[in-house]
Amino acid sequence: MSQRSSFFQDVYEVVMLIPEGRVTSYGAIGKYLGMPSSARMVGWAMNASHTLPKVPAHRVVNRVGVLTGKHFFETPSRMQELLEAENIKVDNDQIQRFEYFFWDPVKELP
DNA sequence: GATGTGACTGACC
DNA sequence: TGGTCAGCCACAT
Repeated sequence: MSQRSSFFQDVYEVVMLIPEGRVTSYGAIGKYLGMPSSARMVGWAMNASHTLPKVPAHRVVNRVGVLTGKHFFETPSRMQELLEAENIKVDNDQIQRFEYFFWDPVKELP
């Protein structure tokens, strides 16, 4: 919303709006920002999200529900722990019942 | 100013 | 049925 920031800021805001116990995908965020084909950029934005500790990057996974970015956390297991702490089942670095936990900003946000 | 890279996605072989 | 290829845009060097 702020001009001073790039779409990175928008990504952060969307991620921070993810309800507890829910997850979303890079493509969903990109789609919400008007770049459904630039899911890569969303992931790239998450890489910079480390500057904002308030961004629950652990709630962002790829479209299959795999914790692709877990390796970017302090510890690879940290991402799974955070998800399990929110009652989200994770097995073999993949979210179980991903559809059930999936949170689409395009649908949930106005 | 150009080139390379990336936490993805969808389509093709 | 599964693996591989190319496209996508913004940021860093």
